[in-house]
Amino acid sequence: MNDQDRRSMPLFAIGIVMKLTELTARQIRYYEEHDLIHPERTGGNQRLFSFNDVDRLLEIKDLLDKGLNIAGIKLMLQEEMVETKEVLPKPTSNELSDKELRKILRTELTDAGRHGKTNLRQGELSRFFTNH
Amino acid sequence: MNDQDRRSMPLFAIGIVMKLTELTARQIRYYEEHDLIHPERTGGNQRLFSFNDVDRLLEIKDLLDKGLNIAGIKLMLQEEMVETKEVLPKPTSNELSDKELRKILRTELTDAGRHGKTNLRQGELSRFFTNH
DNA sequence: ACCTGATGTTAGGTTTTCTCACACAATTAA
DNA sequence: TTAATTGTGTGAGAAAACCTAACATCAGGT
Repeated sequence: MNDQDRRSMPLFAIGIVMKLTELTARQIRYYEEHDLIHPERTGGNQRLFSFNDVDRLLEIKDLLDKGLNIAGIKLMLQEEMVETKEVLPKPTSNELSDKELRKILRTELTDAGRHGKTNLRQGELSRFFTNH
Repeated sequence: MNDQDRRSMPLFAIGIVMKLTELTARQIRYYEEHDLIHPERTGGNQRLFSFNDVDRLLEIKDLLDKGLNIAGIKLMLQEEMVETKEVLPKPTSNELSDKELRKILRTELTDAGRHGKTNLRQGELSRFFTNH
């Protein structure tokens, strides 16, 4: 079992995720509804979150604080997905404009980061539970 | 927040602990009842386990497999506690014989380990969720 | 003033967990 | 052998946590 497997293992009920992220259940479910996260489910349909999920939620929270809306956040996170994906589907014209958008957003945020709190970008929560 | 804090942070409901350890709820509660573990509780009295708790449960399981009973296991784990404690209470005559017992047990187990499966001794589960 | 997007709140139902009690098989003790 | 003890299974009833769905609210933007 490699590191990525561990980080994507479903472990946390929504209650603890609320505490870890300081988000409400409503918010967390809303973000799932809009495809920002995809937690697993128990046999009885209860959400089970992984470290990755919690990390994403912390990113979402941070991006919201920076003024992004769900659509913008989705693009940002989608960017990360693509970066770590194997083969990209051949870009449609729509994807191209998405890429443009993401570029703009990223520039914007990087700029904002220069005189605000630091950009997180990766593994906020995992950094807590990981040695180095 | 240091590593030990992270490892003792209450995170897991009993359901996932069951899966992680392959123990039944009955067993887990029984071990708690006999002071082998001390999981936290939510405001609503539900158990919340830490990485350390899960590690201990895996140790307990292993020691049970090796034929120890609860009393023996308690001594073993108590040994570990003592090793990481600040100031030891001045040993009573009873404590002395405990120490003797632990020594015997440890020898026994170490010996058994030499021609069985390897001795675990530390952080079984954490090893899963920790880089190096 | 009117949308829309994000979140709060409430209701009713289901799942998970809780304690407590009793059963039982396997040891250990008498 | 018979009698306690130990570790675990199982079931009942209650409480906690979670689920979806609906409606409310409130700030921004048009």
